[in-house]
Amino acid sequence: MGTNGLTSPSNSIMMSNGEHNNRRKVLPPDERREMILDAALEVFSKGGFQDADVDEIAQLAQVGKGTVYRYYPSKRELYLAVVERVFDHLQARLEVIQGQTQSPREVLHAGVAEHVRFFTENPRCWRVLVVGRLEDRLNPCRDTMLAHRTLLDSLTTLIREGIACGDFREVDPEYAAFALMSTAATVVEKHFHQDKDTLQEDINSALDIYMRGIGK
Amino acid sequence: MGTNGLTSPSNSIMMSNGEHNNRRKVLPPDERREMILDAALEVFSKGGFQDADVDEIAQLAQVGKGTVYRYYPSKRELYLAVVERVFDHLQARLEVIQGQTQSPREVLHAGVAEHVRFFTENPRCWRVLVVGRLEDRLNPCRDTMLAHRTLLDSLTTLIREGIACGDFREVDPEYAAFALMSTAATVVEKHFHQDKDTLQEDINSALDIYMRGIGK
Amino acid sequence: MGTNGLTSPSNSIMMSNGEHNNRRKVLPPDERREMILDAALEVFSKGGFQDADVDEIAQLAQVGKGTVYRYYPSKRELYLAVVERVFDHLQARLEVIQGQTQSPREVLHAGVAEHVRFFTENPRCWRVLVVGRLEDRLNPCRDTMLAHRTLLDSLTTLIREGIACGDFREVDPEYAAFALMSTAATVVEKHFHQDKDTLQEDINSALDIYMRGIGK
Amino acid sequence: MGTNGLTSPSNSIMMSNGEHNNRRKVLPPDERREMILDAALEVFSKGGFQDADVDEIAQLAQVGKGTVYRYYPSKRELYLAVVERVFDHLQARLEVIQGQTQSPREVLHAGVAEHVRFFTENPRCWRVLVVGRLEDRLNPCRDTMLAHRTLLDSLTTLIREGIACGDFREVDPEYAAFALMSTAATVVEKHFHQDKDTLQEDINSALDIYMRGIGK
DNA sequence: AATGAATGAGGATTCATTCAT
DNA sequence: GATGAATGAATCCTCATTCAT
Repeated sequence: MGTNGLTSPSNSIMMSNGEHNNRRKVLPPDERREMILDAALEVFSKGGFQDADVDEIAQLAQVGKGTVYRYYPSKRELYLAVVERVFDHLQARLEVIQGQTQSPREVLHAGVAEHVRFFTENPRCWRVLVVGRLEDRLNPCRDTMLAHRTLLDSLTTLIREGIACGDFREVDPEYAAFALMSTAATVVEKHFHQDKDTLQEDINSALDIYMRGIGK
Repeated sequence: MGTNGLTSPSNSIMMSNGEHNNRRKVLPPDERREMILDAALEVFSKGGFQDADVDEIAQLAQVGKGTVYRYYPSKRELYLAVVERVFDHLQARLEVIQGQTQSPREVLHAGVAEHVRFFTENPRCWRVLVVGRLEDRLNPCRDTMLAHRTLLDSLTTLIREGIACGDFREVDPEYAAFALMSTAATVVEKHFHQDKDTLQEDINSALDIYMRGIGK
Repeated sequence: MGTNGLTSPSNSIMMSNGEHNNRRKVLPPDERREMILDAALEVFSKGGFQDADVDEIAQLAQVGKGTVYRYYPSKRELYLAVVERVFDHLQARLEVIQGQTQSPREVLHAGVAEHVRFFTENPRCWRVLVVGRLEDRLNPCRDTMLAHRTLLDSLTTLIREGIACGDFREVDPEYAAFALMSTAATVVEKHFHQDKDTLQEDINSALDIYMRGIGK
Repeated sequence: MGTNGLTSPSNSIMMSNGEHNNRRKVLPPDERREMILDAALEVFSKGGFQDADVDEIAQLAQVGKGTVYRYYPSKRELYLAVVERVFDHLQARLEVIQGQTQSPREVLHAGVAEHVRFFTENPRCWRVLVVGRLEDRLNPCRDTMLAHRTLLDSLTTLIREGIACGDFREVDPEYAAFALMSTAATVVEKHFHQDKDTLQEDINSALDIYMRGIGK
């Protein structure tokens, strides 16, 4: 966590050593790249791709605008990098789940819960992905799609396994996967649109319906 | 249908009589307004609000750019008018259903089917709404939101009735409505992303899961 | 007065006969032209030539925009017509003076007083002329200039006579005329920029200095 | 002088070295700002604020349009900066006078002469100020007004002193100041509208009348 | 390598003028 | 003759990208 800027705000904003901080910073390239990605996540998540201002990203990342372009050839590439990173983080958390639990039904349940938790903990990630999916729909054949597909595919596989082992009914696995993603999305959205925090209940309630729907 | 430009592309693009077509056209205002809305639907559906170019809309509508502004005070208002019109058409088709059928379960089933059919028949409508809903998520408190809420509310009511009359289990009606919208969306999306046309099966398959999920 | 719209607001706004007034009015062309000029004076005086909106003029004149163009070939011509009309009215009032009094000194005094009175009574006239003179300065060789010159010439002649008959010193008549115009303008400006009404005193005070300056 | 672009037209329009001139220029920011101000003075002086085209200013300044906006946030701000600069230059020249001479009568005389000389030497300055003052009259409460007031106030003070020390009669100082400004303006105008150069005579002739008018 | 000033294509909006009714 | 809807040239401003330092 910490340095990935996903669950904690970037801490590189404060630099407390005695030097003037308007002197050109000497940072390892990776750290720079990270700061840019963090800033980009923040800015893209506010108003989507079009609204985002490269200037603002640069300022937030505390680098020159030219530097942004040294690391990413265009605003769009930067955007895709942000989306990709979010997916990577999500995937990482899901893989932990997948490694720990046994039955497909349990994996599914835990996976969705983790998925929902990840996004409710990182609203900015949710927002870039919302946009990302939008852009996919409007201009399909985008790289973003790839990430979605990956996620979807592993879900499909999982459900297929669930059917095989008798956990689930004979539903269309691909469709069921799609529906599960929707279900998760629905919970996240609900969470952001309401005042009181009933996250766990919502997850249970949603999965209750879903599981009953595909369960035997 | 036909002239409303929703299910059939505007056929006024071709004008085969021998007259010059850069002469000022004389059309009834309603027809003009319609052409503008059609063109706007087309253009907005391609790349969302920001990407759309008023010039392109005007050209497609075969009117001067100034004319667009005579009918709608700004690009944004035009956009909202497009979204509103799409919702009106959808609502109209749903009301027909609602008037015809009896039990909440039947209404729900038929309504979702109609919903899905409407959007798969009118991909551009789907696309503007996708954008609309996503723009809402990024900048909430938009008028678009209102239309969504209306739809959602009537669904919620319907489900509440279904619970009352014993059609459905004691689920959270609001959440169930949300989930149903997601389910429908999922089917539409699936339809656009795959090659073979299995629309009716998909609807059935989706509703099967959903109904089982909330059914008794 | 009355119908010229200079000292009294146009009274054609109210039409009290029993007919619907959204029926196309049948007015003698002269009256129409007058209404347009009145409206134009009002609108041009508010923000100058550039700021004025032909639409607004048409609306105020209660005619269609096309009608404005039937009477005046362009916005600019309309503007010049307005300026010209103001000058005509001014000239008319000055000629009355000139016909009544005897000595150049007296004519001058009375003329300036009348000049000042005319503009303080008709602020909109003052404002179009202010603009008119501006435009002259920026784009000389304008027709407006002609009106100014006419006024100036008669002043010059008057002063020349005054010198001849011993009323005034041997000053440069043309310059003295120019200076008198400035003096008058100064008083008008002062009147519009201050609260209390000391018009007559101001006229006297200004002429006192001026007369002393050119007097023997 | 020289480089301030006030008394000599910018000579950077011609660049005779062999390099391509559509390559990005590297100039000290101050010089750039100066070129923009110079170009703006030129363009604004031609047709006033409204007529001026930012594109034209940019071209004349040999910078990109965006560069203009980097230095001044809007066309209006640029305009005000131009007006302000003109006033600053005028004030600077007047302060030299004020420091050198003794009696109010002498200061007045020398000041007006300098004032007139400044503007006859810098016709474009005169023209922007003419516009500025007139725009003030049409839309008062503008910043430009401030500069005028400053000038007027110091004149008023001066005349008050002149009265106190017996140089002038007991005239209304504020009015006398106003009148002096008009007088000076009159001379400048006359200079621009006539062929032969009789500037010094005109100044003398004008001040002769004015001084006699307010003198004892 | 990092910077940020410079650039100019692009886009929303206005409004004088035209012209079919 | 009168009308006002239609038009599109004109214009301000933004912002992704480049490049000299």
